[in-house]
Amino acid sequence: MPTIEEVAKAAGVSVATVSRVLNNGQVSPKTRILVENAIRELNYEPNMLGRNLRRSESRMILTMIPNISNPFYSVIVEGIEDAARKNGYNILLCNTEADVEREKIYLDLLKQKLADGIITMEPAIDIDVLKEVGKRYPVVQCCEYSEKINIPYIAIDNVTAAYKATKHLLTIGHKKIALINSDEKFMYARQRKEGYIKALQEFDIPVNEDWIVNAGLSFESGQRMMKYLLSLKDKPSAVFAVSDILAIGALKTIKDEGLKVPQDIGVVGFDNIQFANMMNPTLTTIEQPRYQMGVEAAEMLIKRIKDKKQKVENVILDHQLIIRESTMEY
Amino acid sequence: MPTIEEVAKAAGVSVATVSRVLNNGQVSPKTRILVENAIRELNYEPNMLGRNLRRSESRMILTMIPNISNPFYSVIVEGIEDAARKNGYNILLCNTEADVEREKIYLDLLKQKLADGIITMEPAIDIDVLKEVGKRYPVVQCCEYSEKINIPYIAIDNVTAAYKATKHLLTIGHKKIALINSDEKFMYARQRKEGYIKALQEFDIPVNEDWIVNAGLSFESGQRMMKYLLSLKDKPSAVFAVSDILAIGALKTIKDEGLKVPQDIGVVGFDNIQFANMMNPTLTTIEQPRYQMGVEAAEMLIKRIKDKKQKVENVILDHQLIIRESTMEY
DNA sequence: TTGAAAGCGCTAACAG
DNA sequence: CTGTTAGCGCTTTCAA
Repeated sequence: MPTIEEVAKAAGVSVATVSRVLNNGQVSPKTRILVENAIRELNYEPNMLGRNLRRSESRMILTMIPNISNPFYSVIVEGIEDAARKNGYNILLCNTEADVEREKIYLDLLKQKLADGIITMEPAIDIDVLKEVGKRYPVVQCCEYSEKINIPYIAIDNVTAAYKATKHLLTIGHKKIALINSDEKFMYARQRKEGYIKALQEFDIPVNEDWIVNAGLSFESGQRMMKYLLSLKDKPSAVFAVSDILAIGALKTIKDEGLKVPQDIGVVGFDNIQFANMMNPTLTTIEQPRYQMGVEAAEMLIKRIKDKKQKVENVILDHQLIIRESTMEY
Repeated sequence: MPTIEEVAKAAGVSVATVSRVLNNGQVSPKTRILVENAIRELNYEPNMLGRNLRRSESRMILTMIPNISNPFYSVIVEGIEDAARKNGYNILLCNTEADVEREKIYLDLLKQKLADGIITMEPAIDIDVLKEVGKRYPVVQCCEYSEKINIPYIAIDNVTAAYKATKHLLTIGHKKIALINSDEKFMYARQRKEGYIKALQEFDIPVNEDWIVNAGLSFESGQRMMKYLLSLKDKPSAVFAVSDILAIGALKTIKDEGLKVPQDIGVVGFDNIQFANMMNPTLTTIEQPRYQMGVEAAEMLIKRIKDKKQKVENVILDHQLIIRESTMEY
């Protein structure tokens, strides 16, 4: 691999001039052509290791994904990657498995200068630690966020989204609606519960605590919670699950117990993952603009990397209720 | 951020000694403690930009994933990441979307020294180009591969796997078995077709070309192909699809047309993605040891990075037929 | 418009 | 066992 010096020699100029050509600096047209020819002939590509050290940047964005196998996140990552790449950044993939220790190791990459900033999706780490990291390095929260730590976020209005989902069930006649929520340590879980309650209240339906359950994030959790709900004496006639995966678990249990969706039980999910539309019946859900969220997160982070003193401005993107077979009027 | 020099000063030693401590070189216990204390007090972390330039390595593995939203790949990537991280490498995520231009940009990262090697999953690029890349840089093929280019690969025995899947259908009594294959430009597609034919021949069943269709890789392709198969005068009684996503598409069409699985039509997929077990009915499929494939690919690549003259040795991992509801005896 | 030269932070050869 | 020093490839003053 040729270095900048060899290019300079071949073109009969100094390395400074080659560098200027590389970075669109002030160079006379004639010299520029000379240098460009040399670059082409030697098939030269700048060594980023040298550039990065000199500039003291890595042009890497650390993307902390709780679980890369969760199809909810993959589309966000696509958006992040496309936006990053467009701005000359690469993505460092960090699958956290919601493990605090792993996250800590990843955060060290910032100190080691291997990443210029981070996008978090669902930090497992202590919120105060994250706050400290946010003071020293560019950080953006994507989807799940905390408002108290002065780190900008991209999200949707979870309260309204959950409100719409629940209201949809109410509108088609359901009065007994269960909520399969995830852990309420998550902001989004608290917000979605709030929206759910808001809708019930609007329809003068009392909240039945038996019908509000907290699950993990897995398919199996969804199954388990649904099994519990169906074991109740007073069974719900519909379920709103805060993720499609949970809803798909619920769907499976309902069918396994010989009941029919939507005739016996209506089901609404959340996220609109690809599989929501592959199920039988297809799943009514809330569409989150995941690709766009990724794009905005990356762009916001890059802005912050370039100008550390950027003011924190959060972004709330639109969501959408998508009605499918699992809540066809009954 | 303190540099190695500041640590040296604080510890009262030279930078070389600090470097030795950092890299487990020869240092007297006393000095080592001195240095370690200084490191701790200053909260020092080595700047990898400096180290990487000096060593002329990036400790990054470029992972070219055709489609990050395809759950088949995500588990492989988990394996790659874990194994890489264990060896001090990070993963550069590159979503190719099966786009040749994107792949080319990613390959440039090697020249730019931003990655030390590549793992390809399903290269869209011209095989000769890949061969050239393989001559100059460490490359490992994972899953889909070409044998002619002298680049090592990790894969399963696709012929035998497809043979087993088909034989299973034959064993439970099916005689009219369709094959929903993907594009035969892929080695694995040709191999799986071979296994399918081999099983039929073993049971003295003639191959019916009408029942062999080539689809894309999407759910929609699966639906479309199944629709075609059901439109035939002489319909198959079972389908072997070369991916779970295709099989899930087929499942959906079959149900939409009012038929039942497995009673009317048996379905076998391939890959054992998480969702195969969430469907209704659950999907019989071939399990590929995806995590392990990722681990082996990463380890093999790292070996090649460390010793460029490593001899090419391919790895074939075990697969397994997993029988579920979609082929319960009928 | 161009070149000379310093230096980013680190490692490793060499000398002691 | 430890220190001195060159230099990885690049960018960026500064001076011409």
